[in-house]
This record gives sequence, structure tokens and C-alpha cells, in this order.
Amino acid sequence: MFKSVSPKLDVSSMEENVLKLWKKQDIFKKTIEQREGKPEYVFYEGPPTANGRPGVHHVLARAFKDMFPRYKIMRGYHVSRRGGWDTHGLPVEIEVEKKLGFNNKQQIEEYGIDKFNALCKSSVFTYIQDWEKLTDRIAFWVDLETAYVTYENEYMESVWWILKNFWDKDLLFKGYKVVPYCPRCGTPLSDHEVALGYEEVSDPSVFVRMPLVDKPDTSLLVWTTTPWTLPGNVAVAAAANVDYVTIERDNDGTKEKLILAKSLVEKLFKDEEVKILDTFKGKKLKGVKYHPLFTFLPPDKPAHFVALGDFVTTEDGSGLVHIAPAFGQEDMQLAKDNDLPVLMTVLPDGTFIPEVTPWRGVFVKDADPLIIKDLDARGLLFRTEKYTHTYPFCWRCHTPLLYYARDSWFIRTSSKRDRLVELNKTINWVPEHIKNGRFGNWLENNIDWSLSRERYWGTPLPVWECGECKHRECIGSVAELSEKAGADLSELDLHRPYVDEVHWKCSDCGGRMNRVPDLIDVWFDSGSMPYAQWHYPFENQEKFKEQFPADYICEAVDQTRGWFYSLHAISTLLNDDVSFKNVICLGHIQDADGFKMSKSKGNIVQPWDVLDVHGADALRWYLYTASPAGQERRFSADLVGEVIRSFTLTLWNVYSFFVTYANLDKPQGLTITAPTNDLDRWLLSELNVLVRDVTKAYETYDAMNATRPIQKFVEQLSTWYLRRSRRRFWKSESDSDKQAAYSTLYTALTTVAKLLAPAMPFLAEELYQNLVRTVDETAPESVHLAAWPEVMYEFIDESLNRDMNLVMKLVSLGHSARQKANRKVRQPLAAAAFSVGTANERKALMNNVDIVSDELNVKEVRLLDSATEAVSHTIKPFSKQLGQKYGNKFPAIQKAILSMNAEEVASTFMAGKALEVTAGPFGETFQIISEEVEVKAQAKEGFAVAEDGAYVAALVTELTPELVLEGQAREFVRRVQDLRKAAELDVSDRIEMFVEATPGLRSAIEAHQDYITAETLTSKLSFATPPENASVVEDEFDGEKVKVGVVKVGK
RNA sequence: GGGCUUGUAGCUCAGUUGGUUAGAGCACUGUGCUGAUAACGCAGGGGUCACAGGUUCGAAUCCUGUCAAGCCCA
Repeated sequence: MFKSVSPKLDVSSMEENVLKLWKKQDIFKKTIEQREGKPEYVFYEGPPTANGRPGVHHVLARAFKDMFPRYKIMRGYHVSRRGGWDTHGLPVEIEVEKKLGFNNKQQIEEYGIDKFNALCKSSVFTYIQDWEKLTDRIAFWVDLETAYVTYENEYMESVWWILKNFWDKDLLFKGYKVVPYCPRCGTPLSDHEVALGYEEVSDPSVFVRMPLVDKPDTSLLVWTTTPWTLPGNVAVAAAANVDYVTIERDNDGTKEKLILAKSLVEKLFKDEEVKILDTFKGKKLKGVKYHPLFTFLPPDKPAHFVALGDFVTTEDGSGLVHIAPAFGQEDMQLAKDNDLPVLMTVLPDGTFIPEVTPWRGVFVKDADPLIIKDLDARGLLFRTEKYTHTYPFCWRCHTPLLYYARDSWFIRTSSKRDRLVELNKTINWVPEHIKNGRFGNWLENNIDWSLSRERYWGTPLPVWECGECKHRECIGSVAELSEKAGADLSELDLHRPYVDEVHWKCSDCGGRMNRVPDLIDVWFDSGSMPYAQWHYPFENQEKFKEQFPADYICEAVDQTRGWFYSLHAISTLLNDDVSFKNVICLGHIQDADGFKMSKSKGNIVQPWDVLDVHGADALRWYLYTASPAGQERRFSADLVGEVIRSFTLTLWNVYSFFVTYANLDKPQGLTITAPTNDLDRWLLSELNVLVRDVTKAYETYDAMNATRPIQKFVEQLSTWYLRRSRRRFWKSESDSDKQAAYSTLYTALTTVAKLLAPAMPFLAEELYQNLVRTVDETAPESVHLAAWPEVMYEFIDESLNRDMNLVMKLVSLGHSARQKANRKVRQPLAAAAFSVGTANERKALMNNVDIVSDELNVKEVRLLDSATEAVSHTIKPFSKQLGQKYGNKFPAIQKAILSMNAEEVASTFMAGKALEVTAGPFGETFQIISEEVEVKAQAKEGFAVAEDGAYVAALVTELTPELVLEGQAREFVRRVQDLRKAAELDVSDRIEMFVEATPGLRSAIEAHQDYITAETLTSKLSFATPPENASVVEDEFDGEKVKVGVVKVGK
């Protein structure tokens, strides 16, 4: 009937076999084809770069990317899951540079951009085989055959089209961007290059006076550590909410007034006597005009006034910060916000421009002392000190880096800020706090997207500029470019250097149009994928409409300002729409000690080390169940191993049990009708609760709650349902109760297989193939093509679930009591009496006396009753109820209740009356009702007791001779069963038994002979010496000796 | 420097609108049960709920600050 299943499981070979099955029957393709025409569920793959090996964090992302589309397939959706590769960008270039031994851009240009880019192109798929292998092994179903690739002409053409669209809307513009820049190498440095070269240095710290226009006797006291930027000064920044003061002091015999932050007065003037004339908030200074220190360049806009900046602190300096937009990122931003001019006083080689007459041609850092001297001579210098801080140097040539404004291209995202924020509100973020936190804040403080990069391997910025009149044009397609150039360029590689060679005549002045040399940010590439993956709008217009926006995307949290932002910004600016509706933002994986995994620390866990040992299902399951998706998670291979032990094997053994016995019994039909057995009803109720809860979790993108409850269910299935039902499967007659047990277990297993499919695709398939496909050839050929289970609400009985929970709890207490009384379970006891909290619970217990008495091996189960037992009571006021009702009177009421006689309180409540309590300093009376106080019955004597909250289990521990005999009979059976096992008999083999025993035990065996022969499948029991061919064991227990021999006599 | 997140047992994590005795699994120890189980049951040790203040009758939970870790930005 079913393929026989070993209780042992070799996870790796099982998974490999399932992979073969999927491949052989082309299941992945079928999950797409068989849903053709069904409602579309759209998933976007955030493209990884294949020029590095995939790590365990990629497994994390891919596991989460996989599970929801799998779920949706089972819900009947059509999900085309197209892969993609991110191929451009600096990391690729750096790898190639390393290979060539280059360390600057000049070497690349000398080598040849064409050759360099060819190397970049071939290197981006260096590890593609590793990626494909891993993707396959972890069962991330994604179509890599038709994957989009960002370096393809079609892809880049769509990106151009988007940029042209922005250009037409005046959203693409040229401006300044302040970048870390090496004046010797003549190149900006990337962030990671800057990070390579920080050093501690001593720089001048300079305080200067800037006299106010309206009050010439008063000056702003302004601070800077870069005197060379002072000729570029256009403003002074103050902090809006910081207190500032005007002070009066003696300056070489004359009085002068200075403005500075109040909290810095003491630090700056120490012992000197100064008079504070006035105190005010920084915002009062806004717009106050001052006389500039230098006037080498005429500003083309209003300048030289105080502006407010939230970056101003009072930790150092004076609380008034000099602003030179060309030489500071914050300065530039302040200039943009306040429409200030940008004074470019320095040449790209780091020397002053000719207009800065005194220091023309001098390297700026060398000019610092000269400038200080000049200011001092003019009485504008207040003080100069040395200031030690970390400052970046060029990692190649050790030249101090300058923060320097460069021409740069921007997308005017800030003009659509409100819309970005508004549309974001419609996106379902998991975890939710990203929406208004990290991502929302970022959008609200949106600044223009700095788009251009002065590099080689990337999508070229499609803007051409006239060499003569600076007229500019943006090109949005290859066709348009061909038309401009007057040649068919459809075969042109749109990368540098080829695209740079396209020129045409300026329509304004007839000059030559040259492409501006910049590339665009690679994030613009990946953010364009909803359009560019289809070569939209040049092709696939319908396809695009169908596949936009995404229902679901998923990446790690570092993508908030990466892919999540680029997708959102582009779709908002381009079609005023969101590009994704649901997004899971994953926390990062850390090592076992909670530190980030990095090559330098050597704490990286390789995915294959885990996969080879524990398999993909266990790894996936661990990732889903360990913590909420958005949380960072500590990771080690051991934790994955625990999944196998605690979950996989538990489920596997239930499955193996079912198959083993079903193959023996061949039950007729496995469909559920109307269950009558309480255990069946309970299991099916819990099963449908499980279906309900797991489904809800999938619908809300809650991976953890889509998985953890299954684990809990399987545990109960194994340790309660199956353990309690074993005898129903074993019994020899095939009645309706046995049928019901098979049907129920079968239903549970097949349903669990389906619920498990999105998370543990291999194990789910293995179960499904054997449990469903072997008996029903018409069933879908894979669990991943099967329909998601529907909740059968008629099976859900919440009160039954509660009752069974209570029974488990009481059984647990009973075991606890046994332990305390030192009475092993094989020894039957006369009675177990319980106390429970409510009338419903009393009823629940009495409905389940069979289960409880069997579990606890007691002859009678009943309630502890004050009428028949010696019982006392304890009382405990419920702080929650009373505290909420009586507030600060609660402590007094509690005290009053506890001081009352517990028996009287108990009988008052038993009689259904309220308790009158007098409490507090004024002797108020309160009516306390029974729900507000816990009353617990307490067994007095002759019992072994265990309790928990309102629940008490009390065992009668006294033994009668009959009970002792029965206990010995059970001990004896235990020995025989062990012997059967040791003799490697089959569970269904019948035996003949030979026994030699001391008189006490012999009488126990005789008294319970029927029980013993039935339990051990004994056809004949004789008190005689075992024959030669018997398997024999000798043992001693309870002061009795025994020798048993068994011989197999048939099936 | 700023924003967001996290901090609970040796480890991985729960902990409801605040309710007085903070839980589970793993690991360890003891014990019991078992003809599906690599298991399972019961019990035990193990906690300054990161730290310090505050609000409250009552704080792991709310507020403020500090420390540590992660990510992003500067």
C-alpha cells in the first residue's frame, strides 16, 4: 500500500531524491504553467551580484523569498518568479583592479576602458555556478534561465527611458556634490576608500570675529578647523534651540562685544572676566548679517548672514560654525536649503584660484598659517589653538583629503517628498516599525538622489552636452540616439567607451555634442527592474502591466536605503505609484556570539557546512522559527541540528508509525466522516485551528507564526494523540474505532504535509508522495501543486481544546505527585483526586476519567470534595481583577482578605455569595465576588499532592495486596517485552512463554495471566524451564526472582 | 554625531491594554515510562528581566538617561 518507511531518516538522501523527482517531473515549471490564467501574484527578485560566493545570509533571504510564492501557488495563484542579476558597480571594478594590480583610475584609462569593462563583464558571473547550485539545493524556486541581467542593452535602454522621462519632467539636473577628494590623484574616493585612511592629526583650531552689519561693535565669534575654507565663506550656522549670549570683554584696552553659545563661555574665557549682556535662543540670530572676512569672489546671491543648522553642536568651538558650501557636505546642504551661493575658491589640484590673490597657486593646507597671519593682522583673529582629531588621508598617496564640491547629477526626489511619504503609507512593512521609522524618516528627510558616478563599469548617463554652448540633451532610447547620430546604432554596446564615441552637431550652435562622462548609481539600475526587466516600454507592455506592482518583495534591512528606496523613488517619480505592496525586511545574521559575520573576524558560517549535515529543510525551518523575520538572529550549525532532533524526527516517526501499521492493517478508506472518539475530535479540532492560524500568518507575511504552531502541533500529535491512541492501532479486531484512528491520523499527516510545504518543501513532498500519491494517482503530482487546506470550521471546538489542555495539565500534576510519593507508574494506585477551578473544568475532568486513570495508572479518578475528603482551603486575591477595580485601595483590601478565615471565605463563595470585606483607614466595606479570589482546595492527609495555581492532584498512595500483585504483573510484562525486543521478534509475532519464578511473583502472574498473555502475544504460558531454543532473561525486582524464556510460534 | 532596532536562565527565544510567584525548548543532574521515536514524562539547580532614575497601590512591560550590540545616515 504505502512505501515502507524506516523510522531512521537520512535527511540528505531524502532531500536529494526529492530534488531528482522535481527535476524529472519538471515540477517547478508545472507550478507556473498549471496556474496559467489564474490571478497573478507578483514577486520581484532583488538581484544579487554573482561576483562573490553566496553566504548564509543569502540563504536567509532566499528562504524567505521562496516561502510566500510557494504558499500562493497552493492558493491557486499564478506566480512567475523571474530571477535577476545585478552586474554593475564599483565592487566589480575593484575586483578587476585588484586582479590587474591597479590602484588608480589613470591606470584604467591607460589600460583601455574597453578592455577593462570586458573584464568586468566576464567577472560578474564568476561564481554563478555556486549561486545556481545553492539556489537549487535550498529549493529556492526562481527562474534563472530567463533571469534579467542589468548589463544587457535592453535593460539599460529601459533605464535610459526612465531617465529621459525624468529629464522631461525637469527631475534630472546638474549640481554640486561635496565628496571626499584627493587633490593629488584628482579623484573622489568612495566611502570604503575613505575609511581606509583615517589618521589622528593636529589641525589649527581658529576663532575669528565677524562684525555685524547693523552693530559694528558686535561680532560673531566663529569657529573653524579649516582656515583655508574661510575665503569660501558665505554664511554662519547657529543651532535654533541653543542658548546664545552677547558678552562684553576687554580687548587690549577697548571694550568689544562677542556673540557665542552660552555653554561655551566658560570654556573659552576661563579666568577672564566677561560680562554677559544678553541671552537668547539661536533662532533669534537667523538672518543677521555680518561683514565677510574676504571678498575675493563676488557672491551671485545674497550671502553672509546667519542660518540655522541642526548639525551645530556646543561640544567644541563657539556654537557658531563657518559655512563654505564648496568644502563641506553639511555646508552644501545648508546652502541648498537657504539658497546660498557656492564660492569655488580652490582648483581641482588643491591650490587656490588666481582670484584669491595673496595665496594664488598655494596648496590650501600650506596656506592655513598664512591665512591666520592675515586675519590676525586685520584684528579679526580672536584665538588660534591646536585641535586633535581624526582626518581622512588618501590611502594611495597619503595626501590629506579635501571635502570638495564636484559637478554631479541629481534626481530631484525632494520635490516629490510628500508623495513618497504618502505612497509609503500604503505599503505593508514587516516588521511594521520600518514603515514610519527607518524608511519613513528617511523619506521625510529626503534629499535629492545623487545619481552620477565618475567610473567605468555601469549604465552611462544618457546626457550629451555641447562642447561650445553647453546645450544639453538627454537620450531615452537607442532609436533616438541613432537618429541624432544619423547612423543605425542598434548594435551599439551602450557601455563605455563605445557610447562615448557617439557625437552629433549641437542644434543650437553647431558645436559638437559629447556625452557627459558619468555613469549612474547602480541602485538606479536595480530600482528600475520593474520596467527594465521587461525592456519596457519598448516591448512587453502587457507583461509589464500584469507584473506591476509586486505583491511581495523581501531583502535584508540594509536595503531600506538601497533597493527598497530605489524601487520606491523610481516608481513614485515615474508613475506615481508604489512598486511593491508587501515587503519583508529581514534582520541580519550574526555569529553565535552576536557579532556580525565578517571575513576578517573569521566567524563566517558557510551554508554548505550546514546543508551537508542537516539539509535544507532544517536550515530553512530554523530561519523561519528562530525569531521574527525583522530581528537580527544569532546563528550556529548546532541550532539547526536541534531542528532535526526536536521536529523533523518527531514528525518522521509519527509518519513511520502510521505507514508501518497501515501497511499491516490495510484500513478501508482514510476519509474523515463524523468522529466520535474524543481524541479524534480533539486532534481534528486542533488541526483545523492550526490550518486557520497558519493560513492567517501566511496572509499577513508572518513567517514565524506560519511555522512555530506546526511544530507545537506535531509535538502534541506525537506525545499525546499518538501515545494515547497506540492501543487503538494495535488491537487485533478491525472495528470502526480503529478505522477512525487511521483516518484521523492520516488526515493530520496529509494536512501537515501541505501546511509544511512552503517552509519545508522536501519533507512535505516526501510525506505527500507516499501518503497521497501512492494511494491516489489522480492527486496533483506534487504537494506544491496541491491545494492549500481549507479550514473546516465545523471541526473546531475550542472548549474541547481547552478541556484536553486541562486533562494534560492534571495528568502532569498527577505524575508530579507520584514522583513525590515515590510511586513508580507501573504500580497501580487506588485513586487520584483533583481540585480544579471552575464547574466547567470539573465537568471536563469527569468526561475524561478514562484517559487520566490510564495515564496515571490509578483505579479511580474523582474530584477532591469537601464532603468526602478531609480538605482545607487556601485563598489568594487576584491582583489583576482587584487592582484594576479598586486602584490604590487594593493593598488594604488584599490585606483584609488574607487576614480572614480561609474556610469561611471558601464556604461563602461556594454558597454563591459575595464576600464583605472591611478595609482601609475609614473602614469602608467592599463586596468581593468569587471571580476576584482564587480558592484552592488542599488535601490534608493520606495523599501525595502536587499543585499549580488553582489545580491540585492528590494520589491515594496506600497499597493493597491486590494492587501490589497487579504492579508485579506489569513489571513482569515489561521484562517480557524487553526480551521480545532483544530476541528481535516482530511486533506481531506470537510466542510461547516459559517461566520460573519465586512464589510471590508466580502468584502475581497467575492472577493476571490473561492480561500478560494478551499484552505479550503469548499463545501458551507454562511454568517450566525454558527449552534450548528459547530466548531467555533472568531478572530480579521487588524482592522476587524470575527466569523467562520465549519461543516464536508464528505470526 | 543623528535615526531605527535589540538587550529576559549557560544557549535560542516567549512574556497579552502594567497585576504582585517571569515562562518554554536545548544543555546538565536525578527519576519514571516505552514494542513508533534519535524520543517522551516528572522533578531539580540555573534570573539584579543590561544599568540608573522616575510615574504608579503595583513595572520585564510606561517615561527619562546611561551602557552594549546591529543596520543606515553624517
